[in-house]
Amino acid sequence: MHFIYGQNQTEIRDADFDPVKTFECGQCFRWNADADGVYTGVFGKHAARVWVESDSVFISSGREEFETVWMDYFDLTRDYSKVREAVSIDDYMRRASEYGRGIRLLRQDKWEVVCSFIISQCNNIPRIKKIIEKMCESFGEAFEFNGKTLYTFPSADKIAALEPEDLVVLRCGYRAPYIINAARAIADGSLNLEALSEMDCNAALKELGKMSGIGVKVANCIVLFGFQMFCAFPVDVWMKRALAEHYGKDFNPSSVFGEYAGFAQQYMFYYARSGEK
DNA sequence: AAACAGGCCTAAA
DNA sequence: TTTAGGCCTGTT
Repeated sequence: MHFIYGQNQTEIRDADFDPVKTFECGQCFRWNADADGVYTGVFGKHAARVWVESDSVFISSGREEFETVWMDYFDLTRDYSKVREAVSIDDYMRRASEYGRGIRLLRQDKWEVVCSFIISQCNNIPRIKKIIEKMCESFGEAFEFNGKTLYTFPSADKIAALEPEDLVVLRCGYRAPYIINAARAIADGSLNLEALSEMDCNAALKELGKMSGIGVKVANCIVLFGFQMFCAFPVDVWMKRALAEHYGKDFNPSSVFGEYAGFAQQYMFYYARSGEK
């Protein structure tokens, strides 16, 4: 992989980065494609467009922002061919990881991940995205990007000052108090995401599990997508089906995949959802 | 119309 | 420790 810097864009050659798979594999909710397949997304106070052109991935960002923000966000320093090799423990995982070639696990904002996956419970992707966008429009900060108005993800402090009734506009139902509760814990310091992300995986999972509205599955998503803890292995209904079919009931991901369990989960999940066997 | 969707909580065995 | 039912809402 190497980078070619322009004034307002960066070209990534030999990227091992497929934007469609990366944005549609279920890890994130705020990247949306326009009619030409160009994705626009927001991370913190930054926004970018991402597209593919003649075998290269392009990001609408000059060198400085690319090197300080997007390089890290897109996990571009990791060698994913080694990851795929490590998780290819058998024929099934070889197919799954090949199918998911180009997926990169994003280094997302921790609070946004907490909030997003609380919302995700017993919910479908279109609705999750709708709720999150409404939340950003209602409580985030507006800014202009490429002729469009975009919104930042609202801070925990901002949400902490609200009451559950204030979230009625989001149509997120019973998840509203979970969101407020998590925001307040972060705002008052009783839940320190930075500190959690420095702990070992099991300790972080345990702490997150104390929060109301965060169970085993959501906690695993948070440490994987928010903290880059790859021992995590979120198991939802799709994963249950895939595991039952290929590995049986008492399956221990960390003993099988070790420090690559989180990547293995993502390949398996994406493959299972595709309907391939 | 009734069930279901990328779970979690609580009550009850 | 495991299991059933309810939960907001939107979609089929």
